[in-house]
Amino acid sequence: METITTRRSLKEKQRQEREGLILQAAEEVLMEKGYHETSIDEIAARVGIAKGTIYLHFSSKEDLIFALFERELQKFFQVIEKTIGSALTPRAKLEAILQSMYSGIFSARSRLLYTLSSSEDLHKIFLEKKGYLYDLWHQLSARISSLLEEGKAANEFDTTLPTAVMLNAFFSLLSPQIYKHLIVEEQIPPEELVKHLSRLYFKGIAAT
Amino acid sequence: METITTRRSLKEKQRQEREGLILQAAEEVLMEKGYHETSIDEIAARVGIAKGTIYLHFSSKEDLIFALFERELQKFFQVIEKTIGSALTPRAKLEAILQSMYSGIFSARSRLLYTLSSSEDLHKIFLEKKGYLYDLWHQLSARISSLLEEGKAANEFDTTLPTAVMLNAFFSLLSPQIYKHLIVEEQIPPEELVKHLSRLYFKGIAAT
Amino acid sequence: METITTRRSLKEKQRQEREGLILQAAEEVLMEKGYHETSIDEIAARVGIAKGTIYLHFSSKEDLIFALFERELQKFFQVIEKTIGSALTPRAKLEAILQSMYSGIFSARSRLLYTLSSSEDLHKIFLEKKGYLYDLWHQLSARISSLLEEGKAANEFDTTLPTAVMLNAFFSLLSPQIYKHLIVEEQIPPEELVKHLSRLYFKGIAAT
Amino acid sequence: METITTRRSLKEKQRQEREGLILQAAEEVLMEKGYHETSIDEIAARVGIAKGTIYLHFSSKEDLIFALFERELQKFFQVIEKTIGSALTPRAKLEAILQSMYSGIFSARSRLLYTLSSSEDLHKIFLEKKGYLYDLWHQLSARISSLLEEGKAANEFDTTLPTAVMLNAFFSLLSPQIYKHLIVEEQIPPEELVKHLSRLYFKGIAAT
DNA sequence: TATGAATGAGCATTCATTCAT
DNA sequence: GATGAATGAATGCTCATTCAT
Repeated sequence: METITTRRSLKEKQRQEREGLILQAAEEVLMEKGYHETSIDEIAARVGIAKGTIYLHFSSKEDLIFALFERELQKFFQVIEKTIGSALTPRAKLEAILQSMYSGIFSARSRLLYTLSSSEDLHKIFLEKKGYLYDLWHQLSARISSLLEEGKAANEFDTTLPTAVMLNAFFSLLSPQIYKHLIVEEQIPPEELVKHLSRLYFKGIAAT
Repeated sequence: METITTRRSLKEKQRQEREGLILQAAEEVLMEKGYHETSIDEIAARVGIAKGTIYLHFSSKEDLIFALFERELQKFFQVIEKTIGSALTPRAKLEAILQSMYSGIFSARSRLLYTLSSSEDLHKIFLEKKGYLYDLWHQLSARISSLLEEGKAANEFDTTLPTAVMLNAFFSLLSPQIYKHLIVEEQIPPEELVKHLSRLYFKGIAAT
Repeated sequence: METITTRRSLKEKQRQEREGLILQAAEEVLMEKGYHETSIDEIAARVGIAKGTIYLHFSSKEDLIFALFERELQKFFQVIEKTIGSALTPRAKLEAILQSMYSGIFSARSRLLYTLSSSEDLHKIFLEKKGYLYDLWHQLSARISSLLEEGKAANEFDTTLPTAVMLNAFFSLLSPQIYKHLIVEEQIPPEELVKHLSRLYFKGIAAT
Repeated sequence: METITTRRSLKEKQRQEREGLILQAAEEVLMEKGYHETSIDEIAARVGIAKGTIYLHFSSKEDLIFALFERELQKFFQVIEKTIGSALTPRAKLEAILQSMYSGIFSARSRLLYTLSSSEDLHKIFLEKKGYLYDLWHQLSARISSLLEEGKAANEFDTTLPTAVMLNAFFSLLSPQIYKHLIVEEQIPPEELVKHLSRLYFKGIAAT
């Protein structure tokens, strides 16, 4: 017998799927063209649905983009959580995080985070309006900071360097705008690049 | 006696001044809002002139923005040239460059370079249409690369690290999107920040 | 029963109707003000729709105007084709064509053709970009030329007059810029005017 | 001795000369580009004077264009007056007028009259605001009409054809939009063209 | 629920005209 | 008088958002 509940959950499932497709398409367009060149029209066309339908899932273009942002942040967060739970040294954990950011399709996705955060206008909105995302970002930063602090405590990392600086330097290494060029034009494999950056960074923050 | 020459140069001077004001305002708006949210109307309003006047100085919005870009790149270039001419070690030269990028109002300006380069669409135009700017950027990169190579030759820097990676890491340290936060919210003085980043970077690329 | 097909064709019909209204309004404004003084805003206002809606039907102002042009040319073409198919002498056919150009509302419309073709800049675009329209015009000219040649062959028309000159003189008789005045101000009925012009022209090109 | 009067008349002469240059340049640009594409800037540039100077001679763009129109109309008028004064038959006079319209640089100039009159917006202004020009045009038409009437009286021309129609047909033969093509593309010499048109027209209006 | 036609605010750009020098 | 920098109204076009079907 088909209950209202199952019918509902079926619908809900379809809804989720469609939302996923929209986010997927949005991500593609966003990475190809940047925020302003991304049009709702094109996203809808790629999904194969009508423009209006997108507004049944997201109340505005901004909202859609932030949902994307959120999704990526959460994936990032999961990676971090999982890594933190492992039995590695702080440095090894950070190295693992760095690696997972550059590996596989995730590399492309981490670029998304930068595409978004580097757009001045989006950044503002991010700070002002979207408390939840801001919190998520802070928690994420806090996790990395904790690892850095642990490393310092274990005398693995340079205690004279402020953790905040170390944290930001860690993120700057992920800046895809800068390294994309190396991978695309100079044909350096991502794994090799991350190895070098890792080496540079950890030597840079190592205790003397 | 007022000669035609002096009158002309006066006019020319006034013209330069006004152009400076336009660039100034454009820079402000651009940094506040990003390329797409920057409107010619707003720039004109901030300068206190009519929209049309801007077009007496720059043939299009794109042109105006690129003039801004060019100005900053050239300042950067001058700093580098001057530093290279000094009698310092490669490392000291690079440190000096890093410092000057972060000091004074220049810090704010270097942010501009990133605002521009991080906008996907501007970046495309930058690559495709503006050969001159592209060349300038390449020359600039070449200067830094040379210093890194010298350092390697002098056994100061890690020869196992590709110069291209070192170069990009150097630029990523200048990424203002990331460090702005530290300076603005966490109140870290730029000089101190650059000291830390310098330390991290040069330890990171040092020969073992 | 309401099928998808009927719903679609209903929509399509509405679309056609609206497109017709836009063309109608565009024609009015164009004839009142000429190409450059015609603004999309005004056309939209006359139809009572928003500016953007016009762009759902025509991709640019130029496009809209050419659609107008095309519509008129095709009507003209149909008149010619129909007339050619009849069992009349070449001269009678040409007279019929002339008459239909001046009769009814068509008179006003043929003026449109001249409004368009007499605008230097539109004319250029017409020649350069719109191959299809150009072809249509050429076919049209070819039809008239054939009739003139037939008339010459039948010794009805003056063989010493180049067909090209006869063709152009034929068109110049349709020039509404010139004859509008006669109809409007001097109150000469179009039918009478065309009778006179016909008489003048065919006597002028008659074989001696 | 240099009197105020001579100085003044010298200035006045220079003024007239300059005005002539402006009109000359305006004519060129107008014929190349049409009314709307003609900019005060370009006219000034061609004359080699400043934009503002044009406004010392003509109070608006419209005014300048009408001065041009007036100049051409007056030249046309002179040709007609001169021809009328000669000892020819009405038909010969009209033929002479037609010929002079097509010959020499005047051919190009008569095109100007059409460029102007065929622009709907200019035409309106012509009718509404510029009484003087309108009068000039009427006088001109009256002269031609008189010749046609004379021809009718002498039983040279078809008396069943209204003079107004004959007049307009006469003007339509001058339509340069239509015949330009024949001269430019089909390489028919103007003199030959006018011979054919003359033949067609006068046979067309001849008494039977 | 899904659609996509309609909307209209927003923006870059042009150019006739003015006016301080 | 002559200049040309400055003006700002006007316009074509885009695209996020809404809403009737």
